[in-house]
Amino acid sequence: MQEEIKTLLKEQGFTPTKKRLAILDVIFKIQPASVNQIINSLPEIDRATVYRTIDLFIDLNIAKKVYTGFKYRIELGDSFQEHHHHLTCLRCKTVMDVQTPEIEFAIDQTTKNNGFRPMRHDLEIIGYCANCS
Amino acid sequence: MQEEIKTLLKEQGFTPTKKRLAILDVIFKIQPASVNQIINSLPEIDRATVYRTIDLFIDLNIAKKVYTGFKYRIELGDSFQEHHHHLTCLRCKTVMDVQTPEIEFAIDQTTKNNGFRPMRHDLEIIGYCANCS
DNA sequence: ATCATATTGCAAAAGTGTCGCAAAATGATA
DNA sequence: TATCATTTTGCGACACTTTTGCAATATGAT
Repeated sequence: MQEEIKTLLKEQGFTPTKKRLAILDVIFKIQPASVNQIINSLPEIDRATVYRTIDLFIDLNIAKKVYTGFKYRIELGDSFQEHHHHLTCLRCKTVMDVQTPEIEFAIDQTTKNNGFRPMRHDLEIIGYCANCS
Repeated sequence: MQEEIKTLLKEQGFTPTKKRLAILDVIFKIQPASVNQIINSLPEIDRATVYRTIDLFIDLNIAKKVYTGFKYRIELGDSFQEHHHHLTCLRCKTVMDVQTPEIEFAIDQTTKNNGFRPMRHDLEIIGYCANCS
């Protein structure tokens, strides 16, 4: 997978530098990672570089921003992981991934009814997880 | 409707001041409004006041934050308008409201399957509207 | 090894949101 | 209406987040 992304970077004319791959590694590991989590995990990399790399990854659809609770985070793009949504617990702050074919289907219906061509979507569900209810 | 909110503020022990009502008016008109749109629409009101008022409105469920595209915006809470989601056009930036019973139903199903108790949710669909496709 | 280009760090600046405190506005009471 | 306690607001400072220009460094091609 990391290899695949390396290739994609090269194909698009960007160098898969050590720092870019290190940032990618953190995104793989933390999922979804806040910008600060990435910055703090990699003290040897300047914040400007982290921001620029995130922007690059988003442009290339390697990563995307999602809103869990009320801060955005970074996770892998849909080509590099199963598409899913988030259940965020207000109490323990855990973010659980869920796959929801019914929701995908419902979105298809709705957009078709409006002549809208969907490129992506983001669903965040906020509440209390089984343990914290 | 504005009257209803005035009453609600009083009941909760807050004064429905002119400035608070002016901010409410802007939220009514712009829907969903970015913080900067609100601040710029009301140059006579200090930024700190705008932020504090938005926080107050959110605490009282008069307003809520939603993410259209990649910045959050403020709109009326679910008690004061039909619950809906947004179709945001990447080209013309128009934000269209849609009501989607199927999606509400699908969310219910999904959360039940996970023992999750949903308090609110936010779905943003990004793509191209009928005119821009 | 050399060179043109891409990437990075650094420092400054812009943007966004929060806070303490003093001044002003409000509503209750007399 | 005048007084008073309380709430609301503006101001300024500050903290945090993100962007930018530029010089230094690293990279890949030759």
